[in-house]
Amino acid sequence: MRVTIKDIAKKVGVTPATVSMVINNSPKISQRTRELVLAAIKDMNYHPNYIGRSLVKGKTNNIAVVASFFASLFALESVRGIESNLRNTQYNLILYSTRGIEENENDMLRRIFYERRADGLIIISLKMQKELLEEFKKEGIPIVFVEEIVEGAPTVKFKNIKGAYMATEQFIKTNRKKIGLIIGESGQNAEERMKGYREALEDYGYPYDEGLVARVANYTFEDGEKSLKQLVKKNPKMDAVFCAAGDVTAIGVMDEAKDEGIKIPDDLAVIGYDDIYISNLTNPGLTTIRQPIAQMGSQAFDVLIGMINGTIPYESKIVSFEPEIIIRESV
Amino acid sequence: MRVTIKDIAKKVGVTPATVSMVINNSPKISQRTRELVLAAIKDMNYHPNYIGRSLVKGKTNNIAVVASFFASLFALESVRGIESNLRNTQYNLILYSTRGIEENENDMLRRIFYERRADGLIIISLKMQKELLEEFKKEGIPIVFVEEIVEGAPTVKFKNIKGAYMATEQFIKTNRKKIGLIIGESGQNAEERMKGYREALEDYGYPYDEGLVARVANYTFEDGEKSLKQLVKKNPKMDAVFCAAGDVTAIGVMDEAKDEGIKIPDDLAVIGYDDIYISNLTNPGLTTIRQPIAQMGSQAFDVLIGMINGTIPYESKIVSFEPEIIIRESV
DNA sequence: TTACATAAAATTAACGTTAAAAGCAATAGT
DNA sequence: ACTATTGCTTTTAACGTTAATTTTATGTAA
Repeated sequence: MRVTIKDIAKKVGVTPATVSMVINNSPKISQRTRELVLAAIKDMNYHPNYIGRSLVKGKTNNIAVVASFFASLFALESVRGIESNLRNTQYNLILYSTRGIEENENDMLRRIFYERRADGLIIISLKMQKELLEEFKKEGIPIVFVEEIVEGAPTVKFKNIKGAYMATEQFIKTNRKKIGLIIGESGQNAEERMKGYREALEDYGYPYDEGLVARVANYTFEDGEKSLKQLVKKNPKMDAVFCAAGDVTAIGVMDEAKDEGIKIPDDLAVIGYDDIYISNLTNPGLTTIRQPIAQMGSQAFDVLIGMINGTIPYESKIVSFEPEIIIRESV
Repeated sequence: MRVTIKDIAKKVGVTPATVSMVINNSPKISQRTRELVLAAIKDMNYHPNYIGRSLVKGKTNNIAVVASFFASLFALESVRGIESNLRNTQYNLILYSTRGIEENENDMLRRIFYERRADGLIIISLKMQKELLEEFKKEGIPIVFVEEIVEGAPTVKFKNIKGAYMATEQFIKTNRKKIGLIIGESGQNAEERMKGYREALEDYGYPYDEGLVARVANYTFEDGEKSLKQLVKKNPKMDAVFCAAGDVTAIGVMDEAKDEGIKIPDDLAVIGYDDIYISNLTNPGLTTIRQPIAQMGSQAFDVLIGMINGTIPYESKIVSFEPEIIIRESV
């Protein structure tokens, strides 16, 4: 029914192998034959079938992107970055969402690789069992991790320590004395940001005070409101809050402050994390730490392609991206 | 190197076909053989290779999702909806972004279908040349359009007329007299929302006034600011604005109003469109028309699967989704 | 003229799987 | 005892492509 290489061969009066060689630009085809074949291809609207090709080549030209949740802005923005690099390649992007169901995660990854034969994996903000990674490495499938460091494979991520340091330093340099922190209750990122916060305090001779730290679970607007309430109660003199849990939470903080009659930035300076679209539109504008996520996604893709082509080894180091502080009216 | 059906066959002492039949749950395999084969499959960590399978079955189990721009919230949210239905199927999602380069669009679609052999296409907010659609229909590839009606194939979309009607009616019922409209300058959606706006005016005996309509090109915050300025200048007595161009633009409107000393909702009532995350967080909260996008995406997927399975024909009608009005403080 | 090199195309086999047809025991029916 | 039937497995061919090998035709050198 559909036009195959055989139909072209028959029409031109050559063998399928000859047509294949034309398609693949083999130099040992005569000019005459090449032209005839190309004409027939155009004429019959022939397109090479990647399934057949994949089978014999052992390569699908598919890249799998795996994340826990595609509602997460981070994952989506990463995908956008990866996608932007795709254009000039023959690769396709296949999306997999684990949807937070960790028990399925390993099965899913195995299926992606063994059944669908993706040429490479980009894994966003997910951990991987050491055992499975070893299995994959033995099979030789390239993997790049994004945001989550997994020993034994390249990771592309942001310098969280630095980002948190920058935010904290900004407060210190503008003479804030009691700097609160709102931060996720677990995870690599939270730990790193905590480290940056503490390093900055230490470098400038500020004491670290457990009572100035609020831990949040969900990174929501409500988490922000609740945390501010809690922090203010414990620390009436607090004059700055670094919301390392993200801008959404920071917006919750600002809203709560407004309700309580706390003036921003006069009484309280606020810095968020992420620079989401809306942070530029709040009133006052939210100062925040921006991470060029899409750029990082595109870098992750480059690393993966390097691994597929054999120019980048598994044991390559982590690629770190610099965050940037965006100063607006909230400080 | 990798475990194939042949390796399993050899180990168990049967032929590859027998193993295949076990994998495919053929009833004509003896219990004994089935058990032996399944044991070997587990033992050797065998996974069926979809490439080989696809070739003989003429089916890839891949669904292609095509959109112009994955930065668009609408497209992303749709993908999320589609994704949510994927879990219980054997289908994979392949993402294609035309990135607004229309000239490549047709080539891209052809490649998706002819080269990568996707089993079905979901096309989000894009038009398709009649000619190409005919070609695809002749080849029998199922296509579902999302948001953009294309004659000859099923479309899943929202009732824009109704959404705009609801917003306009809300103003009328709360006694607003001069209702402005900010709307995109072209496209099916804009036309439909305009229609809903006019229908509501007409039904309640309000005159339609060209001077109360502002057209925007980019749906941005700035477009909102600019439009409000322009509308207020022309219509000092305007007491409501329906921002059919979306919530982002509506937030621009509210911000501009604040700058001009126009009180919301006392002096001016505002209704947006989309109910983006932040609309709940503005001050005052933005009343808006919500569209259950993810739900619609999942419906699009269902329709596509129906077409693939032959239970839904090309000539099926449009599936329309009801919008919902979310009342907050801006009215 | 014979042998040899070269260029171009054809043959062959393979990638991993499955559908259809054929084969072969063991059992049942007459 | 012979044919049918049933139950299970094997054989064969095919999906669309490509890599490696072989063939054929043509040209060149001695």
